[in-house]
Amino acid sequence: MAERGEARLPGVADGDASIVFHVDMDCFYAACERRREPALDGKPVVVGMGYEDGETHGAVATASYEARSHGVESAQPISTALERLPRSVESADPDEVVGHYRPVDMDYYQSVSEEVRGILHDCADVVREVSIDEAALDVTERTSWQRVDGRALATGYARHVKQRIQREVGVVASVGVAPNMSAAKVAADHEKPDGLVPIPPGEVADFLAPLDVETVYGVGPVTARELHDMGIETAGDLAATPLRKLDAEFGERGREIRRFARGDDTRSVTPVGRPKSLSRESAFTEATDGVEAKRERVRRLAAAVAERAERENALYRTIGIKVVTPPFDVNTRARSLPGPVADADLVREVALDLLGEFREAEVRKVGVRVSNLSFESGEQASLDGFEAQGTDRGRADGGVDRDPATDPEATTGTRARRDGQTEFGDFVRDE
DNA sequence: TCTGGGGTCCTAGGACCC
DNA sequence: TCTGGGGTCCTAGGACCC
Repeated sequence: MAERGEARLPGVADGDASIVFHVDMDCFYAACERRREPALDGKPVVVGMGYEDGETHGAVATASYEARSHGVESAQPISTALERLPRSVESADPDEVVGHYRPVDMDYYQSVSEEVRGILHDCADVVREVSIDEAALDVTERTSWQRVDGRALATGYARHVKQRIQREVGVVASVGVAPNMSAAKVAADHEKPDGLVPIPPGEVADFLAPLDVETVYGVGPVTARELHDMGIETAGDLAATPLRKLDAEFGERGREIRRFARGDDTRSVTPVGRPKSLSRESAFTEATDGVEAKRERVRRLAAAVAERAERENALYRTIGIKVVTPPFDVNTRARSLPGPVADADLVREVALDLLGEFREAEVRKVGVRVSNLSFESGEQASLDGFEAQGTDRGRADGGVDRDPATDPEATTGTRARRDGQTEFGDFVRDE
């Protein structure tokens, strides 16, 4: 370690700038399918769900570049994909270009991801796993911005990481190298697939300047449109926009995207912690107002969420639902409990109760979510111990056994119990 | 883009507390 | 009772990311 410190040559230009790699696996799901089925190499591969056995809805999760050249895109309805790229088995003409459609197999992709993860942790001191196919690495202590023959050592180190992933796991990654996370992310996206793009410190703003403003991390479709309306087209435009102008429109977020556009991002690479919420959602084939259809779907999702929470050893204190009504209005409702629980029946009953408000509504999609999570390493015994502290009976009565359709008092009851719990019961009367 | 599923963070208002 | 000010928790919605 001491050697590394010396190797970084304090005093050399840029020597104190951080070095962040953003590693982004190319078409990851498709790459995984190819890994276990090499015959798919070079062919159009589409990974998605919903195209099998009578299912008509669903979306493309990942399309290989060959498939993309036929107009297949991720998040596209599977029906559109099938129109543009017929499925291999359905094609009579052997010369016709056909797509190879595979169902999503998350367990397998997860296992491949873990192999990659092993390499990343091997190569970096801090790894932030952004998703199953992306990660940010802080390699400041492992390499240097110093140039040899005009090339930063960090770039060579990134190439090493890339090659290890390809050789040892058999999937291809694009890597961005930059002094901070947001710039490294942009760099990784800049030359996909199989890219390796370094942006040395001091050059970030110039690199970003000509790029479309939506390239800037944190600028989504909504903000991009507003920026365009203000005449801001590129990252350079955004970087040069007076703060006041952005402040009025976007507040603190405006300041942040402006900093990113300037290459100014002081966030440090930190590992992701425990999840903050767990949810499951599901869309109806077409919007429905069927009461039982909605309730049945919510029951299913509630069970799935509760099971997942149990698997992850998570307790939750808040249970909520999401109801999407046409055209695409997202409604959320949630109720907090006096204390953390792990109780599938309670998730179901609270979710159904919250759903009551949307009894009449036309609904295209519903979701169930638990949040306010806590993770107890303790056994069931400690849970029992908690409940023995005096809230269990009241909660069970209010939440589980009542007719869910007629229990508007549940929230009030919860609050009252919380007050009781805090021992301020007589305070209330003090006035 | 007629819109699948799983997340995070931020904001804003209301209730309640001191 | 109309009035101050600070703080927390909760719910709901919005934007963004993968």
